[in-house]
Amino acid sequence: MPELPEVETTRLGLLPTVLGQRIASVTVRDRRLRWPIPRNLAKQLTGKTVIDIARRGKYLLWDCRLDDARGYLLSHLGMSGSLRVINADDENLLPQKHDHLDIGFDSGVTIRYTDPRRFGAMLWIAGPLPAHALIDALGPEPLSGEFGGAHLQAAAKGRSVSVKEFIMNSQVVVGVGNIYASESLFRAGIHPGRSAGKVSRPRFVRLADAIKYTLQKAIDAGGSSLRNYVQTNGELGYFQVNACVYDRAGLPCRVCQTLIRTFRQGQRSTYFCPHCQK
DNA sequence: CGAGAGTCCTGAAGGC
DNA sequence: TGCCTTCAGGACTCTC
Repeated sequence: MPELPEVETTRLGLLPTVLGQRIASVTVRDRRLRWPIPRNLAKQLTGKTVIDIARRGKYLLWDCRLDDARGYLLSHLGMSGSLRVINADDENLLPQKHDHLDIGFDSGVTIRYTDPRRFGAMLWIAGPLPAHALIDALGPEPLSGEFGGAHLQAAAKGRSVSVKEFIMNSQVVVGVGNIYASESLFRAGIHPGRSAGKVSRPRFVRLADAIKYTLQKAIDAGGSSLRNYVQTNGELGYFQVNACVYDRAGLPCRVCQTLIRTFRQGQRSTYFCPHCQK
C-alpha cells in the first residue's frame, strides 16, 4: 500500500516522462473512486502541458497549463492505487479490470492509473493556486525542517489520543501511515498506546527523528510496500522485508528477542515490542 | 474542539 | 471445490 515513500517514488518516476509534455487524451473507464472523478476532468486536462508534479503528503499535484488557463490534477493512490508509465510499443497495452484512467501524451506515452479498491482520488483544481480543502489543512511535511520534536510537542499539548493515532493524523504531520507509525515508534522506544500529551520533549525529538529516518530510508530504497504496489515502470515495489515490528506479531524482536505483540488502535493494527517500547 | 466510530472498496485468507 | 465471513487499510465524515 502506498505510503509517502511510494508516493514520492511514483512522483520521481513520472517526472522525466511527463514534464513539458502535452496531454493528448484522457480516458476514464470508471469514475467511482474515493470521490467520483469529475466529469470535466478529461476536458480540463486535454491540451494542457504538465509543468510540474509536486507532492503534498500523499497527494500529487500536477501543475497543468495551456496559455493562461491553469489548474492542477490532484491525485491520491489510496491504499491500492498505482500510476505507471506505458510506452506505445509496450506489450499488454490493453486495459485490465482495475485500470480506471489513462492519460495519453503527444509523445505516445500513457500514464495509467490502476486502483482495485478505489480508495484513491483524481480531482481537478481550477485556477493558478493549488488550493483545495483536502490539502489546505494538512500538517507539515515530515522531512522538512518545519517538522521536529518541538512541533510534535506543541501539537500534542492537552491531547489524550494515543501517540500512534496522533502521528497518523494528517493535520499533525502528513505521510505517516500505519506501517511507518509502528516502525517509527519502535525506533523511538515509545509505547504506541501512550497518550500524546504525556510524551516528554526529548522523546518527541527521538520520535520525530525516527519518523524522518524511517521515511527517508524507505525513499532511498525506492519505496516499500506489502503486496500490490506497482512502481511507475511497472515493476513490483520492494517488499517490506526490513520491518522491525509491523506484521511480526509472535515473532522475536530483532533487538531483544521478546515476542512482538499486536493490538487494535482506532480500527488499525498496531505492532510493538513490549520490552523495547515504554 | 477532540475523541471515537462509521464509511467507502476489493481481494486475500480462513472456516466449514 | 466453493461459498460465506472476516480482515486489511487511507483518510475523510459524521456523531456525541
